[in-house]
Amino acid sequence: METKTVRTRFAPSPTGYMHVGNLRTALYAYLIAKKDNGTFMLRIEDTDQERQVEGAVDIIYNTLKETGLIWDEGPDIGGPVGPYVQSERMASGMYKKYALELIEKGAAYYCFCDKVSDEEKEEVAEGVSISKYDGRCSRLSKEEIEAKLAAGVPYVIRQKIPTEGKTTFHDEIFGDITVDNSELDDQILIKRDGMPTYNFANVVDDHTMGITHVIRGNEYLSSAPKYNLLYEAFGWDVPVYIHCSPVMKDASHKLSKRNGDASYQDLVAKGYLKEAVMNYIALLGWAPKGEQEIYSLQELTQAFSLDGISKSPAIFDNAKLNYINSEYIKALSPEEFHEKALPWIKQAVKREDVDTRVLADLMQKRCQVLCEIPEQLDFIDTLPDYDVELHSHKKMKTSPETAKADLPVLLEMLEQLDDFSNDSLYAAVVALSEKMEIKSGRLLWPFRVAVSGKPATPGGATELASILGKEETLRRIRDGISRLA
RNA sequence: GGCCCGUUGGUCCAGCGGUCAAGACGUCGCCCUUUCACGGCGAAAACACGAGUUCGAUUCUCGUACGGGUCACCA
Repeated sequence: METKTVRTRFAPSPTGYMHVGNLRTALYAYLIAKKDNGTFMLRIEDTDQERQVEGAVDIIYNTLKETGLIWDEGPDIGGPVGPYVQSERMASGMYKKYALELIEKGAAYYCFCDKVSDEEKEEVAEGVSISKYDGRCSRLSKEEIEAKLAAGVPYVIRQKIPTEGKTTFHDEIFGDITVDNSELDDQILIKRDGMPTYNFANVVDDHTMGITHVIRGNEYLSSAPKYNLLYEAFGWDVPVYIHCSPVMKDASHKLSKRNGDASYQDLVAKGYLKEAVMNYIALLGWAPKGEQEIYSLQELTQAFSLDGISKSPAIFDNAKLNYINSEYIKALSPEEFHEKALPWIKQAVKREDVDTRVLADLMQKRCQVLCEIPEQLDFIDTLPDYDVELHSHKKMKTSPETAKADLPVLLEMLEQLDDFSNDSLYAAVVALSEKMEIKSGRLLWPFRVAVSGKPATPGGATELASILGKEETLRRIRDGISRLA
């Protein structure tokens, strides 16, 4: 049996942003190709004149490049089966040519009827009646057709679906699906403007471009039987179908840009690492064989397999994404993290005398998403207002009262201390507590509160004091003492 | 409404006739600790429902319920 090299494609229409579900489809198509050293191709489907969005193609290019889903053939780099943009393919008249071929074979026909009216569409939406084209034009005589054509009557070309029998198609994820042909509509292949419909262009392109595996969203599942009929009429081999269930926002709503749900760009802007996003979405709807969950794109091409793809929709879970992102953050070298965190640190910290490397080191284990950084560092520039009750901590056995008593002692000691490095500060506080015969926590807790004004901070009291410097530290402790007065 | 598809803890999912129903995230508890976090240990938590088939069903079949998709000269 002949085995063809795997060729997959990502075929978006340039109508807006890349949402997570789209990206996942692209990822899967890429992985399926690369797993078998196959070809991953990009094709732009712009047959809808009215829905083009400016800049959408660039977003597609950029996102794919950024995430490492590098295409082997595509509009910008060409390839053996180009062009890779449907409107350009259209220019050659190929779709029309194939449609005419179908007419000759009796699998399609000219239709001169009017468009479906809006009222009729609404009826379908309300479930009142079900409209299916009645196929009247398929019964026109040869003479009638020629007369209308000669008279320049506008037309579309429709697929002629058998009225009886059943059609079965196979999907790798869902198995065999059989439907009655009577359920299938005589769908339009060529629109009045001469452009092919998505469904027709898809079949013609996938075949002429040698696509072996079609990976797409499962909103196309119900039109798949019609595809088979088309392939059959042409006498072409049917590709392997892989329909992916959608990524959901909640149990009953798909993730969509329209609702303001996170797009890939949004996630990156919030401080998610692109590798983490890709890793997470790979896991949304696909399960690896073993226990490993963190995968580089490279590792994914090895680990990926069709039988791990699930049939049911997957709800996008931010908590899990956060976890995966934090794993990637922790895996970064201190230098890499500093570089990525710097813009976020600068948002909160304007002071020039603070070492951002020290701050970055403190933050690396304490943030899941980069956007959390500014809030955690907001006390560096200015001490926030705080309630003296912050001084109460039962494990440290502290309270506003103990703080009121201990802070002046601490202040006096610190005034004498010249070396404000963390080690020196810590040693000095511990020594003081020993001298006072109390636990170090009793000093460290009010110290941290006075210096930060927050219940939780990145780093302990002495780390913060060393970052703030002697002058600012003493100032904040004095401020703390006056708050307790 | 017709047709198609789906349904395992809160979430992602493993399972493919016999399991104490696995793991991860999240949640909670304990430990570690200069708060928080990190890290370590542990706990609670699921087979939508009803009939079959079978010695035995989460697993197979059929219904029901719920959810999704589709029924465009959109993709």
